[in-house]
Formats: sequence, C-alpha cells, structure tokens
Amino acid sequence: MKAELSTVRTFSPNNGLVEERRRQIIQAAFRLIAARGIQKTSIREIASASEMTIGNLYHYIGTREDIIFLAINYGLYQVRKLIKEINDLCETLEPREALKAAIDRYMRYHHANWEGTVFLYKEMGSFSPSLRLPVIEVNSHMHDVFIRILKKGCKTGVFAVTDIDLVASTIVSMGDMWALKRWQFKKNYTLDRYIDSFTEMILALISCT
Amino acid sequence: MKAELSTVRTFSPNNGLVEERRRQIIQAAFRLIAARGIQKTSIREIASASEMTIGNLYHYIGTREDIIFLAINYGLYQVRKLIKEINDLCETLEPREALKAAIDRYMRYHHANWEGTVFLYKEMGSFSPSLRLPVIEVNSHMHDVFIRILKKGCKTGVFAVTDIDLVASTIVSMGDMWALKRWQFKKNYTLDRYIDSFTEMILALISCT
Amino acid sequence: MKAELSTVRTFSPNNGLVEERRRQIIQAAFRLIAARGIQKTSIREIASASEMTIGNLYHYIGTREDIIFLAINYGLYQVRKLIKEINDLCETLEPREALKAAIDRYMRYHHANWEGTVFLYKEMGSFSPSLRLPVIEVNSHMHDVFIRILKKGCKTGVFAVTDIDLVASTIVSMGDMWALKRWQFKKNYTLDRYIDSFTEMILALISCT
Amino acid sequence: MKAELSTVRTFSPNNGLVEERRRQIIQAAFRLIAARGIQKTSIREIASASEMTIGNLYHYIGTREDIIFLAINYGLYQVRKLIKEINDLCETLEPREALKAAIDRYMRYHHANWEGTVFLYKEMGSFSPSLRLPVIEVNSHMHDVFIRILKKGCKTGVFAVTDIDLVASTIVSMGDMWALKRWQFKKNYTLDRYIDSFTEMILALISCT
DNA sequence: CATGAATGAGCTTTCATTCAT
DNA sequence: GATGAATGAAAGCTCATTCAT
Repeated sequence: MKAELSTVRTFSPNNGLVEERRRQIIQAAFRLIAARGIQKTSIREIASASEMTIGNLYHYIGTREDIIFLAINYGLYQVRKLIKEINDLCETLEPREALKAAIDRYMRYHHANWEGTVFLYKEMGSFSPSLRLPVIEVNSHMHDVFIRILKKGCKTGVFAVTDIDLVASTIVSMGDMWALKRWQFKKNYTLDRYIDSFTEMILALISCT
Repeated sequence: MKAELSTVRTFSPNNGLVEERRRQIIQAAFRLIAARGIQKTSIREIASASEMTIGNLYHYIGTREDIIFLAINYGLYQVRKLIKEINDLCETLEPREALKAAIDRYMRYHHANWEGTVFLYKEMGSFSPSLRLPVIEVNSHMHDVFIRILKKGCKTGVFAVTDIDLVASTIVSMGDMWALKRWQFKKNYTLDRYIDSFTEMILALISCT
Repeated sequence: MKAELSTVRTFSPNNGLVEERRRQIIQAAFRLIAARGIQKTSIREIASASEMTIGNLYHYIGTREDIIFLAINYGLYQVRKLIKEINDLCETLEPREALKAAIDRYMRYHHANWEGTVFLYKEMGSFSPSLRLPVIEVNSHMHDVFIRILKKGCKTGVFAVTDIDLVASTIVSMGDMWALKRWQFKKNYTLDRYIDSFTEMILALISCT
Repeated sequence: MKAELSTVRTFSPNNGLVEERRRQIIQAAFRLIAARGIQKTSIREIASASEMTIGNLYHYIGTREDIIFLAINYGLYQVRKLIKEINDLCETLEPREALKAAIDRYMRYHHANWEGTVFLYKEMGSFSPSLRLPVIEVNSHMHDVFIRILKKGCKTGVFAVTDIDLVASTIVSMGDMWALKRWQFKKNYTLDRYIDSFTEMILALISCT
C-alpha cells in the first residue's frame, strides 16, 4: 500500500500528515462510493465527508482518479489481510479441516464486506489497466490459497480432485457471488446454512471414497 | 419488449422507423455501457456511436433513462430467449443429456454475450427498484431451468442431489463468472475445455454410483 | 392586416390557401400564447394545435417571429374593429351619452378580451421596434376616440375639461387596468359596478355645474 | 429580504460575500429581465452582465428560478420602502398636502424605477402562485396608503369622495401607467407637468366646494 | 497549512428550421 | 401540397481542478 501511495501527488512534505489525511479521505470515499457508486460521488462530497475543505484535500491527492486508486488499494489491502489470515489459520490444520475453515472464513468475509466486493466488480470496467492489474493479482492469490489446500489434501490422499483449478475457482466465485447476488441467495439461505451446504458439496466432490 | 417500447416518448409517427432507430441506439448504448459503465457513457457518445445526431436521437427516445431502460430490456430479452431455447432443447432429452446440453448452451451464451452479462451485473446497483425487479426475475427463471432438469434426473434415479438449489446456483453462477472473470479464466481454459471440465465436475457430484 | 401579411414569406402561390392556413395558425398561436406566453409556446405545439405538420406550417410562414407578428396583428385588428365600432356607435349620440356608451363598450371589450390586452402589454418589451410601432399607433387611435368625444362636449358646453389629454389617458388606462389587474379589481367590483362607478367619476369630473 | 435569501442554496460560507455577489447577480438580472423579459434572459447573459463566470454564479444561487425569486423580492423591497417613506412623509401633513406629497413621491418613484414596474407587470403571469401572492399584497398596501389619506380628508371635511376605492385605484394605476406607457405619455408630458396636471385633476374631483 | 472563490468544459435536453421525399 | 427526419446551436446546470490569500 505504501508503494502505491507514493505515486500520488501531494504538496506536503510531512509524510505522517499525508498518511493521516489520506486515511480520512479514503475512508470517507470508500463509504460514499460503496453506497452510491464512483460516478455519483463528487469530490465536494468526499471532502465534506472527510471533514476537509476541497483545497486542502487537493494538498494530499492529485486527482479524483487517485482517490479511486487509493480506495481500491484499501479494498485490496483488506483482501490481502484476509489471505494472510486464512493462510495462517490453515497452516497447522490437516487438509480437510483447513478447507472447512478456509471456506468458512472466506464466506464470512464476503458477508461482512459485500460492499467492497460489489465495488470491485462494478468498477473494474472503469479502471485503467494499471489499476486492473493489482485486482487481478489479488484475485489470483485468493485462488492460490485454495489451490494449496487442495493440493496438500491430494498429496496426503485425503482428496481426489480431477481439476484442482476449477474447484478452487468455484469456491472463490461462490464467495463473490454471496456478495453479488445476496438478494438472490437470501431467499433460500442464511449465511450459516450456505456455508454448511456449500462446504458439504465441495467435500462430497473431492473426498476420497 | 414491444410493450415497454411504447411507453417511451417519440416524435415520429412512423413505427417501423422508430423501431429501427431505437435498435441502432440501443445497440450502440449497450456496447458503450458494457465497456465503460452507464455513468461514463454520455448521450453524445451514444448518438455518435449510433451514427445519429443528438437532436435526431431525441426524436426517438425521451430521456437518457429511457435508453438505459431499453438497453436493460434488450439484455433481458436475450436471456429470456436463451431460457426458452434451452427449455425447448432439453424437453425431449433424458436428464443426463439434457444437463450436458443445457450447460453447454448456457456457457456458450455467456461467452458470446459477456457484454450483456457484465452490463447487468455492473449496473444493477444503479437501477431503480422497478428496473431491478425484472432482472431478478429473469435470473430466477434461469435458475429454474436447471432445477427442473436436476429434479427430473432425481426422479428417474439418474441423479442423487443433496441440495438441488445450490447445484443450480453453482451452475448459473459459474456461467456468469465466465463472463465476469474472463480475463482470469482465459489464463487456464479455452471455452471448450471449461465446458467439458465443468460439466464433468457437476456430473461427478450428482451422478448415482 | 393584408398589407403586413404580404411581407411574410410563403412558398405557396395560392393566396386563398395562404390566407386560410394562416388563419388556422394564428388562431391556434393566439390561444396558446395568451395561455402560456410567447416563450413557452413552441412551433411544434402551434403546428399540432393548428392541425398541420411542422413542414407544412413553414410553407405559409417564414419564421417563428412571423407568427408572433401575425398574432399581434390579429390582436390589433380586434382593437381597430373596436375603435370603429365605438366611433360608429357614438356618431349620432350627444356627447354625454356618447361618452357613457364609449366607456361601457370599451370596458366590456377589455373584460372579454383581457388575454389580448395582457398579451400586448407583456410582450411589447420583446417586440422589435417595427412591431412596437403599430401597437403604439393603435393605442393612440383609441385615445383619440375619447379625445374627440370630450372635445365635442366642450364645444357644445356640456363638458368643462382642464386637461382633455389626461382625462382620455385615464379612461384608456383604466380600461387596460381592468384586464391587467383583474385579480385586484375583482375583489371590490363586478364589471357592471366598475363601469357605473367609473363613468360617474369621470362625469363628475368634467360636467359643467 | 434576508429571510428569503437564506432559503437559496450557496456553496459559500462567507455571508458577506454571498450577499455582495447576489446583489451583483440580482441587479444584472433585474436590468436584463426588465429589458427583454424573463424567458429571453439566459443564465449565461446574467452571468456575463454581472461579470461572473457561470460556475461562480452557481456558487451563490441554486437555480435560475432563485434569481427570479430574488429579483422579484428586490423589486418588492423597493416598493415596500416607498410605502414606508410615503407613510412617514404624510403622517404630519394635513390631508390635502399629504395627498399632493404622496402623489408627487409616488409618480417620481415610477419615473425613476420604471424598470421595476415593467418587470412586475410583465412577469406576473409567469410567476408561481407563491410568488404572485406577495406582489398582490404589496400592491394592496400601496393602495391602502392612498385610501388612508382620502379617508382622513373625508373625516376632516376637506374631501368629498363618492368611491374612495376607485379614486385610490386610479392614482395607483396612473402611476404604474407612467412607467408602462412612458413612450406614450412622454409625447405630451414632462414628469413635472404630468404630476401637476394629474394632482390638479384628482383634487378637482374630490375637493369640497 | 488551510481556505474556498473562481474557472470552464461538459452534461442532458429542447427547439427553430431545412429539405429530401 | 404535404410530410417529418434530420440538424445543431443553445439552454440550465454540475463538477474536477487551480490558485491567490
């Protein structure tokens, strides 16, 4: 996150202050954008929501695009934290338990952060290629988390998976979908039931008999 | 589609021409919106992409909102056609073959129409409730197509499915995802391989042993 | 009216048709303009109110301004008719009766044609000088009607008037005002009472004692 | 005036500046509207006449309607000041002198402020009812000024008036007319002569013999 | 450091007018 | 003679961005 921050223009030499002001801006922007979309969120609104004046806001960011860039990074930062958390969580567990825990954590993340998920899917199209790249990358990393668990399970003989990639994709996708189609799923499922049922389905698919 | 068209203002008494010009407009709008989003697509761009002047465009539609309305209906109309097509296709087939054919057709649709899929997902958030409803409804109908096949298979004893709803959701979702994450999937799959592998996975999951 | 008509462009060589079509247009325009003002009345509305197509309307008039020009002339034409009517009416009457009849007829005209009066006052400001001139002229003629009656009365010794011009102006103005401030006058007067009271006041002012 | 100002949107927190900029805008708008009417006066013209850019103008007002609203209030504010001034002026004078002074002041006002008078008459028709009400009210108050003087004169036996209401209406109207028909009156009168002659006429009408 | 006044391009929409059919 | 499709300038309004204070 730091690395990217430095490419955004600021007129202030005081790094600490820059970081603090940007935190204000990003959090306000993220809330507003998630609620009404990028295009309906004006700089004026972001400024007033972050309790700064417009002029001051422009001391710490260069353009409107930068705010979006920073907001995406903020979203990705959270996914990266999630990836790390799941990896740590699963390290010591045997594959079957690891998979169950990973799915559980992953789904709950999307439940709590659906705004972020929706935001990334919705706005991907309007990102410039340089913004799109890190999104794709983080998505890949998420994917790898499940690949690793599945591979480990195959090695230890607990799982038998024909197409590991596809299973991982399905898991990742069905988490995103819980956020994207929440209005659809909530007709038939609670979060807990969804997790249970989905986990059971995946395990049925890959368990050795 | 006809019914909705008639609620949109036009200054032309020539119905045939109205339909033709609106087709031009909708298709141009559809392409542009899918590419850059509703908010970044201006009337000027739609006009020039549909090779009309702004003034002339406003002979055939009432407001910018109308274009979006018509574009959504255009997207939904195609999904409705797909649903009908798959239903017809599967009517005479036995469940296993029906499912294979349905998945095949469904995935190929998303491959060819990814713009429509992306459009609907991206813009759902900015729809007014009255526009959102038909989108949800069509999605439900798509879902039902697979539910029906799965149920029939269970009845004839070819399939054994724990959670029919979830399997149907997974199929529907993984079709959408082929459009939404095409940049991701295309790293590992061709369309044909994706269809084969996904079909195999679903069959493995539900086939009676 | 004829004279002015000929300065307005037409593509038709058929004078009878031109006159008929213009009558259609003017009457529709006059109604619409009186109701919502010149600027809020579009050519499209005038065309459809006169049951013609836009293209056809432009066969018989040159520009939007022409319609306004013709509508004013239509209004002035009515005032000219009124002037003639009052003159004819008063010719044979002795001054006192003539004045009473003239005021009566004049006030009743404004009562029935308040839209025309309001129209002329409101839109005078937006007229080009060449349009303003005939309006001023007609107003002068109206003025002269009362001047003539008053003078005759002075000559015959029935009236004694210090400033004939001012009395005439007062009469003309208080007729216009019945149209312009109808919301004000109608609080205290009916038309009949207004006529009676006003006539009585004027006679009190100018009668020889 | 203050009260209404505060309901109009501004982006500026500097009240003094808001007031100053609005004064610029209102005065420019007032001049333009009086000259060519509300509908022919564009925001672009108002902006350039008040020597501001469009964007800046919209820092201080919310909509075009607001400008009209403020301009009307500016006009009414001046009439209200006039009413107060005449009332103060006449308080200590005996009726005959009071009436002379009131007419004098009233006519001179219309002479100096004919733009305001024309503005109010011309645009009344396009006002919304909520804007029309205060105009009518102020007009009534003006009326009452003369009613009061006339009544006082009747009570003290200086005047004998058959229809006080009508005489007051005539005075008020003939002031308005000096503004509305200035092109007509100026052919025969200077302001001073008009005042003298009109005053004389009214006094002749109401004086006890 | 912070402020917010000012800019002006761009948005959606309307409408008088022309001209090929 | 009649039609109406097409044009494009101009309307009211918004908003990212700059810069003097």
